[in-house]
Amino acid sequence: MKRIADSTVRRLSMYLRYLEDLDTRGQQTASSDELAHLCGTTPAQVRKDLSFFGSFGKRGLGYPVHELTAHLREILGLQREWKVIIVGAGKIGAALANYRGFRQRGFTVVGVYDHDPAKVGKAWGDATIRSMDTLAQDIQREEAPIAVLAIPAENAQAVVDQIVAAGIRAILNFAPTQISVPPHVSLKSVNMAMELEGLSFALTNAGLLDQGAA
Amino acid sequence: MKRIADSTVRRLSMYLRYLEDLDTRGQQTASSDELAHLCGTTPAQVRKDLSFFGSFGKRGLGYPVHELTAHLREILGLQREWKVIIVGAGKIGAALANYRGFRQRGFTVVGVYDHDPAKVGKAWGDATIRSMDTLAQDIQREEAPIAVLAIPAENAQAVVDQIVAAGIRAILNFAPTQISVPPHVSLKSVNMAMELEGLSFALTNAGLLDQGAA
DNA sequence: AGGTGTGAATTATTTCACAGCG
DNA sequence: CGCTGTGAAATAATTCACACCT
Repeated sequence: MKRIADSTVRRLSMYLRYLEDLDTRGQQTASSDELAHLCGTTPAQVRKDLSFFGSFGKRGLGYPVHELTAHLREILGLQREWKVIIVGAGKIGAALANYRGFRQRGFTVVGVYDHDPAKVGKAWGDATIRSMDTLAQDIQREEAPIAVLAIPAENAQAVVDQIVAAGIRAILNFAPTQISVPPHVSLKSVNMAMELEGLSFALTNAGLLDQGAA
Repeated sequence: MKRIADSTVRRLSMYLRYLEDLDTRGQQTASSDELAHLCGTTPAQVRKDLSFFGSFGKRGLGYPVHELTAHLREILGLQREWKVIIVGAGKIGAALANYRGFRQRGFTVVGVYDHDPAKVGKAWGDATIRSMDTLAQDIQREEAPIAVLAIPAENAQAVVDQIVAAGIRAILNFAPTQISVPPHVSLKSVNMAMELEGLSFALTNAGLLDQGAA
């Protein structure tokens, strides 16, 4: 089977979001054209993306909304619950721990960790902040495969090494630094300063950029 | 002049971060090889990226760290201060308003807005939360070119239309929805649920992805 | 008619490889 | 030498265009 590009997966995720909307509203079918408009892409792109995984559409009609929603959930692995731990109980950690979008999509926060002794033990939303000392054993006991990193850049790689050793399988990194993981661990990084700098560049060199959208 | 790809700009931003580190430590020069290692890319990529903007390196030696840092800051438009407003005083807005990374890079938060009357008037870090009613006139008065959107998906497009009409020039969107802007406005979106779904896909279809890194 | 599925063409991005300078 | 700068080659991603189904 062909390898799937990261950009394709992001679009699948977006298709899913809008298909769920349409499904809720009771719409039966959606054409690649309609989906493309909703998601800000092109009909050809929609069809190509979906065709990597099967033939879900009906010619002359479009895609069956409810069915395709289910297919996409399965493709993205969202039929199950994913246990997530959050490392770092600062402002960003707080925002993420309470982010409804996570729970809605089947991501359950099973633990929040901080190395600051003053924070450990404090109740925090549903969870209690735990010490980093128990992080490794918790990952193994809870079998949480995903970690969200919301800590300063300095300690990021050290913490990553620690949780990788403990068996984590995927990391969503908010620390503004390059981190490296062994090939069996998936990594995605979100860097807010970098995004703002991208806007700064766009404003400074108007017209030099590839496009103004994202 | 050639158009610059978004991926290139992100890498420039990363080069800058590490060059600043090296500069602080007093390192005089850095080779494309060293920079590539730090940033998780390839030497050829580093040289190509930089070559779009000039010939900054010395053959046989590498790039002068301090000088290149200054060049990159200029290229990215970071020699000046950028005024930023934050729309949405929820958890995410709070995290962003206090994010040191913004200030460090010359982005100053000049206002935080929320449409919830219960929140308006409350002091919040340096700023006081203001009403959305004054948003448009404030954008014009303060001449803030950048808005960070940290509001629910539902109202996102309406708020965008409002601030675009008020003259905003760039938007960093955290609302989990597709928004559209006229071509003269730059837009970047960060969607945390989408990132997690990308990890879910990677975990579910191990080996099907293009690569495990980001 | 209307809209999918897909090979082929196009365009974008990355990597190679090497001439040439310090 | 060592390392940059850069055309040329390779690879990847997107768009086209049309055969084909319902």
